[in-house]
Amino acid sequence: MSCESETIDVLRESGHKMTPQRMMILTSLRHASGHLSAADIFEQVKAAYPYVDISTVYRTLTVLKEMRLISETHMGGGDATFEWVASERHHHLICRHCNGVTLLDHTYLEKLGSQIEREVGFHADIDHFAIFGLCADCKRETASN
Amino acid sequence: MSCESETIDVLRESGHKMTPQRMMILTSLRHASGHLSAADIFEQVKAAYPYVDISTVYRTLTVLKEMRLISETHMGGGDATFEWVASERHHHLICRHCNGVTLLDHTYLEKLGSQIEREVGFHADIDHFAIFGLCADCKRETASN
DNA sequence: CTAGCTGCAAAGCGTTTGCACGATG
DNA sequence: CATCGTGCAAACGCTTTGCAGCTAG
Repeated sequence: MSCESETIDVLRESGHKMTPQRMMILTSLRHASGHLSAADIFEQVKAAYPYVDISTVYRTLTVLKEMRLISETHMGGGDATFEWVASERHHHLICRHCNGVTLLDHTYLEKLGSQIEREVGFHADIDHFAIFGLCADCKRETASN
Repeated sequence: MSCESETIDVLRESGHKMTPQRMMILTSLRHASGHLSAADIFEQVKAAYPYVDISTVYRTLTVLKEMRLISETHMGGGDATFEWVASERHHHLICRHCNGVTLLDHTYLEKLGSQIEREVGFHADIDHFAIFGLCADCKRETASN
């Protein structure tokens, strides 16, 4: 219950108020296994706090994003997904055939990030990436056609 | 005018009909310097063919996407962008501060793609990537604060 | 001729915003 | 008690869809 206290302090110090709704949204993001859409968060929060509004979720997400506590990713399917940044860095391999999501270790992208920074001077936010393609299973299946 | 003939054949052979609207959309994508939104294409086509509808643009883009003649990218700002796949492969570095777009050579990503394929078995569609971060200029500016 | 494409209009979806009330610090 | 956050509802922008008529092959 108090494992968010650090985050709360960060928010308070930057002049933000702490409300039950924000607590719930924070908890939802912290304890999520991975990427959540605004609607996912909304559902989770609503379960414990039925009167929340989806706009509150979006507004809170905007604040957290500005503070870089969470990251936003567009997984192709229209709606954006959000994820706690402090969590283990990893990336998503999304199969365009079966829509399955596999995790990719951060080490793969780490090199790329530093290489781009060194050679192009651009500092890439490689918090996490969504890479589309064909997973091993679907690749096999497609090849056999 | 006939530099699209190859593409037209591809479409025809897959059972699609060729209409003036599609021609215009194709031409727009072929001759574009880079990524275009559906609205961009709509504007361009409308200039020569005032009665086109935005839904026709979307429907044509869907067809072209299915045939993998074009690729779709979500550049963060809500609307999707499309690009001719056969063009020189490259990627976009998008600055989150000044919104500037820099091109990144494909070689940077090539290695990554083959590495993922080799080690994870996932075939990444690295047609082109949108990488967010801070460009050299804005990085300098931010650092001096 | 007939499958497929078009324009139109309307709906759908995720997201944002204006406003008055309520809660926080 | 001033400020900021909230819920509600309505608007928004991009994208999709149903439909009747038209057109390419």
